Amino acid sequence: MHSFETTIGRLRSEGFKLTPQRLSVIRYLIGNTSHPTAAVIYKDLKRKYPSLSFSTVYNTLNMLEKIGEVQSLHLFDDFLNYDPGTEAHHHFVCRSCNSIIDIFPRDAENVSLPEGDISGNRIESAQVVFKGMCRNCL
Amino acid sequence: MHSFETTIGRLRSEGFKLTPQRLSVIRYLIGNTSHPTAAVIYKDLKRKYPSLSFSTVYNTLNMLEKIGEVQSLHLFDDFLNYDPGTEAHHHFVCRSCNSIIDIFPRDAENVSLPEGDISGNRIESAQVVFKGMCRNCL
DNA sequence: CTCAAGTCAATAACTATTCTTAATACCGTT
DNA sequence: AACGGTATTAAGAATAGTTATTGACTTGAG
Ligand SMILES: [Mn+2]
Ligand SMILES: [Mn+2]
Ligand SMILES: [Zn+2]
Ligand SMILES: [Zn+2]
Repeated sequence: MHSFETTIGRLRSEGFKLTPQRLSVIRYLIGNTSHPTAAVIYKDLKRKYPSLSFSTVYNTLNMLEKIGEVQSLHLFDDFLNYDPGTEAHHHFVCRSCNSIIDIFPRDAENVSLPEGDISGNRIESAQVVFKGMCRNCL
Repeated sequence: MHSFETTIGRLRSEGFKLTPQRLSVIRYLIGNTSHPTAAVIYKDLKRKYPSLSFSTVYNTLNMLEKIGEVQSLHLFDDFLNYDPGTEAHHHFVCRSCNSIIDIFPRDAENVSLPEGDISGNRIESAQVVFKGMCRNCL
């Protein structure tokens, strides 16, 4: 996710209206590294915006995903986690505390992935999911 | 997934009964590289076992996953794909035809992942999901 | 054979997400 | 500042894949 100004600029240029609900979700996500679910976002924002509805949270997240400002992650069985991280990175999932930890290329020099083709298939993106025990749970 | 004999031997030793339904699911999966969904497995087996129920397919798949004979993959939004592949491998997902292609280490010499720890977190498994256009769709 | 343990099929329940609808409010225009 | 067209909202219903429940049936050890 880009800066607040850049993001709302993109919304404006794409023809989306700047509603307080959307701005609150954007503010919530910028700089957030916790990979929150829609339910968590809703619960947290509900305190400040008591009239906020679940649908609006989902609508906003889907809109942000469509314009590439967030990505949804299928790391668990029953729900999605939302990630405002724009630069390509990987994830470590702790099987004990279920926390999701960003693994950026600079911290993962041992990770090397092919680019271009693999077995004749054209690669457009690649994501690594590590699973194990996080440093806190060890 | 191991051989038919090995797999049913494991079921027996774990105390599970060998029912025709379970055996049919096992036979269906052995050697199957198509990553079928529960719905597809049900539809295909229903022809031979008209009384088969959806729950039995799910129950059997969950049992096989619990004893490590299959793994479920969360590659799409709305359903799981089941993979009888036991050895560690990766997947390529085509965004055009949605096919899931196995990427085995021997075919992916450019894929190199760390083992042991990463940023202090202990790695127990790692999976790569490539997305793009498969060789058929290109 | 007996009977407890396990399994079956049918279907109800569950839950994260999406859809529907009437009311609201953003924002370009006046 | 007020207007008005229309995108957006809130609330709740609907959806769909998966899981849980139920009561009848099957298995197999003793
Ligand atoms: Mn992330
Ligand atoms: Mn596979
Ligand atoms: Zn942990
Ligand atoms: Zn394809």
